[in-house]
Amino acid sequence: MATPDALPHDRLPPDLSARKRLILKAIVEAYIGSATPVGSGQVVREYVPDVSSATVRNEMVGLEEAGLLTQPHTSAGRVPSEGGFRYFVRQLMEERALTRAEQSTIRRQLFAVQLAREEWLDVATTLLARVARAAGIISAPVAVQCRVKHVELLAIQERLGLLVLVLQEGTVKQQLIELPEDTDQTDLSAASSHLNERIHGLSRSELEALGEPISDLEAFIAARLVSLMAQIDEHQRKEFHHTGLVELLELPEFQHPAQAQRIVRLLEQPEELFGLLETLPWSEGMHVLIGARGPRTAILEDLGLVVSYYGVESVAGGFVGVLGPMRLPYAEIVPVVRYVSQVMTESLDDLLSPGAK
Amino acid sequence: MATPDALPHDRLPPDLSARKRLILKAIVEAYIGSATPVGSGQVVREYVPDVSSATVRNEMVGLEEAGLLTQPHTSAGRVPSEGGFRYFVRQLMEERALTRAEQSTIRRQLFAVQLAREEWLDVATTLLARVARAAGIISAPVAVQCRVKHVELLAIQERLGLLVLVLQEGTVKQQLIELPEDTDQTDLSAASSHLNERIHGLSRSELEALGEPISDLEAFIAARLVSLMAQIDEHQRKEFHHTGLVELLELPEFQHPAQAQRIVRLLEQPEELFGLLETLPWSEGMHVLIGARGPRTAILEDLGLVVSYYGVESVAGGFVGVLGPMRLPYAEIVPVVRYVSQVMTESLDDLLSPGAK
DNA sequence: GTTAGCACTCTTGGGGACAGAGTGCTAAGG
DNA sequence: CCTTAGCACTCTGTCCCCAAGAGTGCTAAC
Repeated sequence: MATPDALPHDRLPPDLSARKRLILKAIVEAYIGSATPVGSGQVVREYVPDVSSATVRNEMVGLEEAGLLTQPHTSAGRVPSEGGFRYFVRQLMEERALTRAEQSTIRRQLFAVQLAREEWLDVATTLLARVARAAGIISAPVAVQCRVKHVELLAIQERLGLLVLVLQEGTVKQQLIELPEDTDQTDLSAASSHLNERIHGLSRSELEALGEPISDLEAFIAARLVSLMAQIDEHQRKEFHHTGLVELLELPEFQHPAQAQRIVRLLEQPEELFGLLETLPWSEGMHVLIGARGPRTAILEDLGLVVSYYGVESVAGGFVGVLGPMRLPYAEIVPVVRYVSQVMTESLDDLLSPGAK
Repeated sequence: MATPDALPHDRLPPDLSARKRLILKAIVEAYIGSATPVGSGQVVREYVPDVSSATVRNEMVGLEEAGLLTQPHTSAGRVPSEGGFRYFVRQLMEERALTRAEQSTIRRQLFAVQLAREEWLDVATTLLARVARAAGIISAPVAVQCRVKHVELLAIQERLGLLVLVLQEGTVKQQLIELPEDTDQTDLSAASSHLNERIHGLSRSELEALGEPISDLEAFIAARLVSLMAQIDEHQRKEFHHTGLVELLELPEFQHPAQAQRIVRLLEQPEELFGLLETLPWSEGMHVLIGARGPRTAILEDLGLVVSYYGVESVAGGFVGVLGPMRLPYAEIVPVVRYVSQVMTESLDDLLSPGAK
């Protein structure tokens, strides 16, 4: 279900006559295609041939009063306002259903079993960027509570070891650690195999509370594990991928350097975006955010964002979607984001499910 | 040693009088600072107060004839040409030596032992971007011949396993694999521990040529390992990080959208850059490439690139450096790139050295 | 060889004219 | 009462001109 905005007390969408709706839809679609103000003439020519341009103009006055259209200046065509886009997404847009072929392409790409996690994320953003002529964005699946699956210890040099930690969501992380003196591979193997028996499935806090570790070495390793898990937490929470920046910068709305800088900053330094995404209610699944609306969405001024949560709430998940100019082809994008997030959820589910062993 | 360009038969730098050199140096430095054409008045005021502007103008005519300066139009100041920058880097620039404090900061950051490889790379680019007011770039350390250090196998679900491969350079890579029927963790553990004994230190081709594997499962796993190593090869060869794009886009030379797009494409789709870097003779260490010069460097038109190889040639290494407008602060950058690459080499060396097991 | 002086060139920014696009209004028509 | 043809109006974008400013190249004097 697409909820156009997350803020409470959305002004109720004004009631519009069928013809006003038709004209608004035409203007939004034309503008999405061209990024150019749409005049009454164009609407008649391309969308509503059975009325005159004067009639369209009269209707447009009404739409402008309702706050759905704007005029850049007295004598340019109309441009949909933020409100106009929101109305379009909520009431007018006809989502283009994915064909079987498209579904199976997406499914095949995301289920390719040999993908490393990072590539999996990039496949998703690339898919999205392609349909959206905008940037595909994704955050890494963050486990709410990450749990140990397996630990491995390797001696690399005297006093230098490599700690490899596999988490249940499939994340693997390695870290070099300094070892106590006189530790060799045999000690490490013994310690890790003994530890593995006891820590399988534990979360970080459970690991911290772990009772009687047998040897000093094991205690030492457990401590390093805790810190590594904290680090993974920290790192994953920040992991973010995007694709399609180059294509984005070719769009007319980003020809002005200030706008280009703004979107590049948003993608390359995504902390602000994260701040916004974290406030969205996950339960609703899809979100379509259009333009700035209140201080939190200020960063989205003139931009459009279609995102969905993927994964299993309160277990592990992240966000996937599209960021671009306000005039995104929402009717194309919304179904794709929805489907991609759904397939990613399935895929993640498979990995996390207690299934067999 | 900074070799300004890799192409053979560099035109010999013209012999210049001491005063011409002084004036050229002044113009290049002023231009690096301001991105604005430098007039004779400014040179006198800020750099060579003991001659008149007319004298400077006379000298500038000579420098222009030598191909070291350009005039954007009859009545603007002079701008260094590509050749002027190259001459500056090779003959005039005084490298700013790093202070002890700077050295130890760099060293500390790059030697922080708990860094994952990816973070290690990002630390380097961030360091460089900061001094260079340009983009820090780096390619992942690619092992010429990557060798197995350790293999781990985990049962995730029925028929689904996780293969974790640790390479000698410290790379860790995981892959989901489909398992033959009726394989459980016990089988996997047995197979991996047996395999580990036999494949430690082997390269991909040696692994392929591996003789008599005992069980079918082991043969199957070995095959997956070979394909995973091929994939790592492929992936690492393409891994590329950069930092500082936002700051780059604020510079005056990238205010024109076409220029901005060009540099973004270069950084976000670095295949072309890789193509260029691969042709550089590694043995020379540092390279300073300025502007387009022949078809291969066409992508560098109006740009400056300072790169160094890091790592151990014919074992494992990559490139690290700075990409930005032609007017880079070379005197600052060159020593930093050199030092960073040196420290990274040391760090990689530590990891690869047979040291003490 | 150096420099003061000066005419010259070229860019930049402001102001006015003009064509083009699209509107808003009015009045006529269904 | 809704629709539409007609038309005046407004605003943008472009071109051109002009003046100011910056920096040069040249010449002649030191």
